[in-house]
Amino acid sequence: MKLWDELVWRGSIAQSTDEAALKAELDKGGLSFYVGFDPTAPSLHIGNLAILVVMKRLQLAGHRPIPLVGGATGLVGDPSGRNQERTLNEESVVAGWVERIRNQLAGFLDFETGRNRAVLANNLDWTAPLSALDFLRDIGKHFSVNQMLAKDSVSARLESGGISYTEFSYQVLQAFDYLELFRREGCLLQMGGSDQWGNIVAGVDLIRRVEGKSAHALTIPLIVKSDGNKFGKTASGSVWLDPTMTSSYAFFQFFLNTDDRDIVQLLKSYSFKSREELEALFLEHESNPGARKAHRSLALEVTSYIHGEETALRVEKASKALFGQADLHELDEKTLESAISELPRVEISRSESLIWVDLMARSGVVDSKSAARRVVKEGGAYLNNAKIGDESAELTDADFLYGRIAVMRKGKRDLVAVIRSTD
RNA sequence: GGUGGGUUGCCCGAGCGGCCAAUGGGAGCGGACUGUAAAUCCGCCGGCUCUGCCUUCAGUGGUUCAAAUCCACUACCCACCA
Repeated sequence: MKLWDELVWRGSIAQSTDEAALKAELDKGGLSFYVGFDPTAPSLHIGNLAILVVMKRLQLAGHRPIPLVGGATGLVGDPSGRNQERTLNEESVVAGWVERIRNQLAGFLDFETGRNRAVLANNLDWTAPLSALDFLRDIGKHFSVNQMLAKDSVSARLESGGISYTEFSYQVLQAFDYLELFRREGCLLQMGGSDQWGNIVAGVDLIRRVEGKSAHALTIPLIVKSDGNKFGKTASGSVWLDPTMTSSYAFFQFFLNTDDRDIVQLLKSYSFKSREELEALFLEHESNPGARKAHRSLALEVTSYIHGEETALRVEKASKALFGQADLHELDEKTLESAISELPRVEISRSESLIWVDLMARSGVVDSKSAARRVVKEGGAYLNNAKIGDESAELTDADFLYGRIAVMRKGKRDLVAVIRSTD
């Protein structure tokens, strides 16, 4: 299947400039394209994943990705999709985030092999040396304030309390990035989430004005869950790609717990399996949703390409062991050890309190001891998969498997490992 | 600049001197059903050394035996008029 048709089938296209021309470019191969990521946190999150995957698909089809980390734009703040001014982050902090995000990108795209190996860019490289005067004369001159005001991102903000000159300038900076990459790298396509359409088109316009050439824009749809919420947010916040911020186990579980109604779309968006394979999987899911085969497949694949195959397999095993019917006492030490390795854990010494409620509160899985007590009262408290009914229940020596590990559970799926030091 | 209205628990939103940790809805959590899904139903939903105690109704100070509720000032928001 041709790349464009595949993207259409996967639901990965929201808007684009001249479709026929872009299609032709994509069929030809060797197209340089860029996607910007602003460092607003130390890690990318699941919300960035959809576009990352599309980048990868293009690379696999022979195109050349230029992931750009917004060292400059990250200092200014994108008003798109926000009804409030952002608080500016410290330069040194942003610089640190840029580094971390660079590394994440480097792990996902191929920067090593072939003529279409990815190239990292940082817009600070061309923005920092530019003086304010040069910027105003060379770049600013090409922008009409009337058009800038008409952009959704700006007009929405004018309605809701205003916008600073800083954020108002964002679209100019981003357009300038596209122009620079067009000049430096021959970049002819910028992609992004659908909320980036205005910013991207600003760049296309700038290139046309300054260089007299036409460049392309392509956006992908924002993924929205069936329950109407934005995909990628949980009650406890964003799901990060960095395993130190969202554990591999939590990451895997996030995908495993996908709403049935969303599973088809998520597999289309995030899986690299072929259309044939996916359609077979959809059929299986339809005939036997309880088996959750599609969910497992999605969780395993995504965890695998973000955290590594080895980790993904380990986490999958852990998930199976901990949720299986198997008696925890029957797990051998090594299996148990690896199963709990990704769980939130509480480490205690021999002398510390062993009251279930105390330990649960310490784990952070519940907000307070009162909340932990409530869980016990409501019958959702377990120790090594056995329900406990007494609010003052304490762990005993016998509860520590292999003398040091106990598994507490709250409700159906929140597990906590208690590790007791052996001395 | 003038006048009027508002600021309540994670969010929305009642309460307008004691019966208020504060009605109701949403979110969230637990249980039942099932499949570590959804829908539905039931329960919970400030904290703690938990038959009691402590801290909350923008902030500060005051009136009162008693305040989220009254008064004063401060901050922020909104509406109408200029």
